Amino acid sequence: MKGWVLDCYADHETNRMVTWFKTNSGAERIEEEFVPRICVRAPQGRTGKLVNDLAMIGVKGVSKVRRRTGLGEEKREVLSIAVPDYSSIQPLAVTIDMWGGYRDYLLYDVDLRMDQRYFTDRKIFPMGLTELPSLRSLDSNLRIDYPIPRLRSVDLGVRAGGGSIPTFGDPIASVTVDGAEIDGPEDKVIGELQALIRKRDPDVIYTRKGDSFVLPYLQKRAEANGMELELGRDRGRRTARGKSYFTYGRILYKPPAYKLRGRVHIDRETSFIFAESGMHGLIELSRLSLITIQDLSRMSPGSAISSMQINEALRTGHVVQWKKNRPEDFKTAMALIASDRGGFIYEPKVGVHGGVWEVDFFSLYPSIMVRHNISPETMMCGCCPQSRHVVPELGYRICERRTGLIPHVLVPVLKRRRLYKDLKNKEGAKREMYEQRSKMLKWLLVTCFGYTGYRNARFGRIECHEAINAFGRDILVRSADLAGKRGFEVLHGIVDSLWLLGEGDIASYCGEVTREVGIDLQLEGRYDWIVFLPNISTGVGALNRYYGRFESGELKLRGIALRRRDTPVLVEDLQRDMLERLSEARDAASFLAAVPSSLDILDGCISKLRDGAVPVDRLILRKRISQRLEDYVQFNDSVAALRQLNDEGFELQPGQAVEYLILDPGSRSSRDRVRAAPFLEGSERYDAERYVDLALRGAGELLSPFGWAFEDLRARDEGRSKKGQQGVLPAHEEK
DNA sequence: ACGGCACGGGG
DNA sequence: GTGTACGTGCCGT
Repeated sequence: MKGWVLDCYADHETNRMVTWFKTNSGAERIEEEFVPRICVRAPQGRTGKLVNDLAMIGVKGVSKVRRRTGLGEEKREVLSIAVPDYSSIQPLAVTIDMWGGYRDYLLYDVDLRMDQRYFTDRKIFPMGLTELPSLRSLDSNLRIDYPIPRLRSVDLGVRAGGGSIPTFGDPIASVTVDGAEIDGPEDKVIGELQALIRKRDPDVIYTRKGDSFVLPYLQKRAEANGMELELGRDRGRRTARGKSYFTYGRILYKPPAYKLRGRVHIDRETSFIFAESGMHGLIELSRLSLITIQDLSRMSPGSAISSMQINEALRTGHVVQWKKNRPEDFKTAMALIASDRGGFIYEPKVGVHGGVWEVDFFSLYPSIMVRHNISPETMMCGCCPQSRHVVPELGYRICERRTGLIPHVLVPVLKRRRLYKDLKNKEGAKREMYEQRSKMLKWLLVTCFGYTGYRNARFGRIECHEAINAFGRDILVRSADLAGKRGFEVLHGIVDSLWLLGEGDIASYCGEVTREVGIDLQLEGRYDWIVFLPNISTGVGALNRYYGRFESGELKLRGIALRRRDTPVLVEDLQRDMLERLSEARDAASFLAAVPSSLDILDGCISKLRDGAVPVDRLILRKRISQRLEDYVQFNDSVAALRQLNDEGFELQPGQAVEYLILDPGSRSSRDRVRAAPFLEGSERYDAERYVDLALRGAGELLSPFGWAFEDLRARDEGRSKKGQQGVLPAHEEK
């Protein structure tokens, strides 16, 4: 028999590892003993004492092994300690650390994931085809065309009866399985759901908000009815605590995970990886990172790449330091200024441009890491003080003798992404699959760069981050120079992309840069026209706000309201409709000619608003909150909405979003000012002028280079509505 | 005028 | 098991 590794977890009661395999007939569960180990490096002459002390507290299974305790270091002797009790790993490590005065004993392999240890030891991997029950791998995790199981899945949803915001106290109104509704008395609904899941025996249960609501709610309702509901193949579940955390420069909220046993619960809304790259992206990454799809679906690509680095280190004879914190090397003030700059940005030329080329480097930063061998241990290594491989501007020398850990991890990822990109253009039926995989790998590559500069990253080092940026700037500047020499005008450039105007041979230019720089410069496309938008206060080109129409008819939009999460549907649609009108133009001149007709769309939108004819769900504003209600010092719309929710007993965590309709923006009263979305009845009187203002801003954002900035549009609107009041030109009859 | 606050990326 | 730094714009005081 054979099967694919579907799920794996440590059973802390039996201290055994449980692995679930997806087989052609269903699923198989294999449980076996596995003893994790931690390692300690004691100072010269103190190993004996440590061994004795360990024996004193009854620790058995201590042996001496040879491992690399740092990246790029030779193997040395360390103590390896078996920890048969899974829950004792951390406490034992803490005890040993204490014995060494938190200083003398260096601890390794303490905070590794249990499944990762197990997979590494057994040489199997998630979603890898495995012979059963021998656990012999029939697969290799670097294969490209690997066999994939047909996973059975159901989509599970639930509706709660009761108030405007569902709570765990409300009875179930209905449950949906793949769209089919089950309703009736609550105990009957729960019973039918249980029977259906048993009968269908899915491998995957998809939900929306399953971690934060659907599954814990169903669980609670079953308990309230004195029933048991078991959605997994095995009893029990794996939960964690929810928490707010700081990432991407903002606070996010992660609800507690509700993981099933023997089955995979994927929360479509919570899972970044699933949402971005689907099941194929998840499977691809699962195989590469040794993290099961259920766990991986709740992680960021950054954790996945970090995990891959750990795997690579383990594979090459390293032990992984417990509390990693490599301090930055000393730098002079001058060096700090020179090194602390990010990617290079050319100032975009504001306005519309016709016939523009866009060229992008293929995964620029990861390619730099590979080509220039950038890794924590290769940067200013001890073995090549005379290295001729030097970072531009900074002068850091890079190892010439050994390839670093990071490039080792990245090479296959880059290779795979390139292959998948090519394959998806060829193979019809598998196109979607290859696209999902390549999308996931792109994310993996992007976050890998971020991690080099992340102070908590295990294999991060700020000098790597600086070096990558320095190489990147150098490459972009050289590429722009080469473009100039070929008669192209550089309209804009940012990090890894250039926008060029001119009739030179673009393919030949890309080829030249690729040879010169050693990293692929690819033609992204040719724009019929592209608009670079100005900074609203200075009028200078804004760095990352533009929109354009490719020859294919496809639009590329960056940084405008339409792309922002806090934009109401009304403004999103307004911008989209205006862009659709503008995109009928095929060159810069006809674009300019189309501008007035795009204003008609704005006028139509404004009329509807003033007529009170816009449904409130198109007017809802959504904002993420970064702190708890009591911590806000400034009263604004979001705070007003938060207060309303709070008054009704609902508390939002930092990282969650509030949604609300604006009723009276000037009001000091939360109740009058906004209405929180859950309390909307649909008949509310929204503040039309506030939304007209938002519409004018949305339109002005697109048209400011063409004489129609927000203020101009407002003046125009005032003129028009005055006439409208006189009955000469009623705004709503304009269309 | 100035501080508080939220958003972006890629496709 | 969480990429940083920063530009940008709006709003409230």
